[in-house]
Amino acid sequence: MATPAPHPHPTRPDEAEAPARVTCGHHGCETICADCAVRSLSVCSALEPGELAHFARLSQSIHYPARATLIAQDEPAQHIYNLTAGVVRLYRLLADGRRQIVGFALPGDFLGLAMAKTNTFSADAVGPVAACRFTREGFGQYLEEKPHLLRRLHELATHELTLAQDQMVLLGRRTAEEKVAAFLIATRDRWARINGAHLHVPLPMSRQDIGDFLGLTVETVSRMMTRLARDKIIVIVPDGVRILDEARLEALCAV
Amino acid sequence: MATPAPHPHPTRPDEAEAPARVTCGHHGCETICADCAVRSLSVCSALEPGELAHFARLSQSIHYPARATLIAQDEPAQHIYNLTAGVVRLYRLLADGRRQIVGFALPGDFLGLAMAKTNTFSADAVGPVAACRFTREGFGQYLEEKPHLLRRLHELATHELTLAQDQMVLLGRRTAEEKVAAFLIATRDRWARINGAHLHVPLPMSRQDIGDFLGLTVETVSRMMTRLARDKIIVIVPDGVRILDEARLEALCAV
DNA sequence: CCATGTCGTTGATATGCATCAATGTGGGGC
DNA sequence: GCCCCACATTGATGCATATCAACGACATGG
Repeated sequence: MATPAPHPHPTRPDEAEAPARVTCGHHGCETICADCAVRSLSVCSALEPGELAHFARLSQSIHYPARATLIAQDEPAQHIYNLTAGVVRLYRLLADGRRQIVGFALPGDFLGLAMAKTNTFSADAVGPVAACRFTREGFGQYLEEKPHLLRRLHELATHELTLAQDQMVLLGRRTAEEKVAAFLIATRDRWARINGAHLHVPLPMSRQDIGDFLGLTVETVSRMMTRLARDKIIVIVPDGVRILDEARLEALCAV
Repeated sequence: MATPAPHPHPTRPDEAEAPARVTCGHHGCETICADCAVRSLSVCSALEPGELAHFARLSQSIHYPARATLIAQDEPAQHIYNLTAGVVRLYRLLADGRRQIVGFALPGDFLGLAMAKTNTFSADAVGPVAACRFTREGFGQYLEEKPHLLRRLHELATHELTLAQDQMVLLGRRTAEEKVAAFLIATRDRWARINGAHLHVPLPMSRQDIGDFLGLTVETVSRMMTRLARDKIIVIVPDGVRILDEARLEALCAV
């Protein structure tokens, strides 16, 4: 291996971080939570309506353009995020530029579960993204007084841990075709929680991103996708795939 | 791939679970925590001496022989464990027998962080093992009244999550040699927290286990070990390795 | 004491995926 | 409307690791 770096380390976050558009400041936006589409899926579901107002006042609703950096590995963790729209890729880089994407965050997902002082991964926007942003201290202080919020956070963390174990099985013990099939099924299921069940699976991330998530090269991802399409299991459509034969796709996952 | 099953699914846990030797029941063993070698490393470090007595009364000190099953995947989670001696392998099996070890638990490690009703992995003893065992309800009830214990649990869970991400990078983006080198360094560091720093790295698990952890075959693990030994970076000793050249071994990890 | 089984190592060969290279394709800017 | 560039696809080839096979070391039990 020792690939010629396809993923150069990004510039320092203060430069790389695109100008974020803040649509709503610390005050006067509490009501926005009331019609938040992902509230029931996110941390916020642990809070009473009364608490939610106070909680919302701790956050900023903020928008990022595609490719913006939300979190930079090894930098001090200043903010934590509750994603409300768009997709974020979480990844680690090796010194020589090899990249492993450790997860894709979808609307409702929480970034910064660890509440650690230093980020253990980088995160940037796949497309335009909206989020509720908290300062780490602000959130941390609120957390002190709300054990049920901590419980919810722990619930999310252990769920992440289970997903991480799934991913270890995938990376260590599955073939390329199984990896791609499992990725499509898992992605379908994650979107289903947000948008309801559909045969159309949105894939806003690039083939390179998918490869770096599955431990494959772009070419192999592409080949496996075309193979699935040739076998009439999926159709490749703009920005995603449509599943034609759920049963066969699930069978390929080799659970 | 589609390997002929090297890891047949184990028999039902009630059969497979070896007769556990309970050295101390629910009462009269509180003082044992006082001289527990791993207390400072484990969950228990979150508890005051006064609390510890009550906490200890919830647990049994229990011993398992090699190969005993502590946790069976997809079965109801009855117990959680605080490992005090020995090594436990945590793993998932695919239907065709492929196995991925998702972690090795060392003394001081906690099994059952998720507090979930159903186990998401299996766990069995690599060699003889000792643990403090709690019922899930008992521990869960105690947890209700002790937010700082929950905080500690969350801390451990997010630490596990970071380790899981490390492992994803390893499985997805490292070569066989880098995998083995990184495994040896990581294992050395984990033992160092328990026993202090040594150049001798105990490896009680088999080559097969190491392979199933690193996403490699036994043969490849063996070959990489001999290569490291040939290059005078390590010496293979009974039940482990001795590191001769820490600098070169660390360099091979390709952080 | 030897028979037996498990584990680790080593060698020969096969293969799945990476690598290298070329071509197609769609979107954004001017 | 057209150029440009990033992205996706496809094909040819190579290599890292899996697979298949054999053997030695060691422990266990009759």
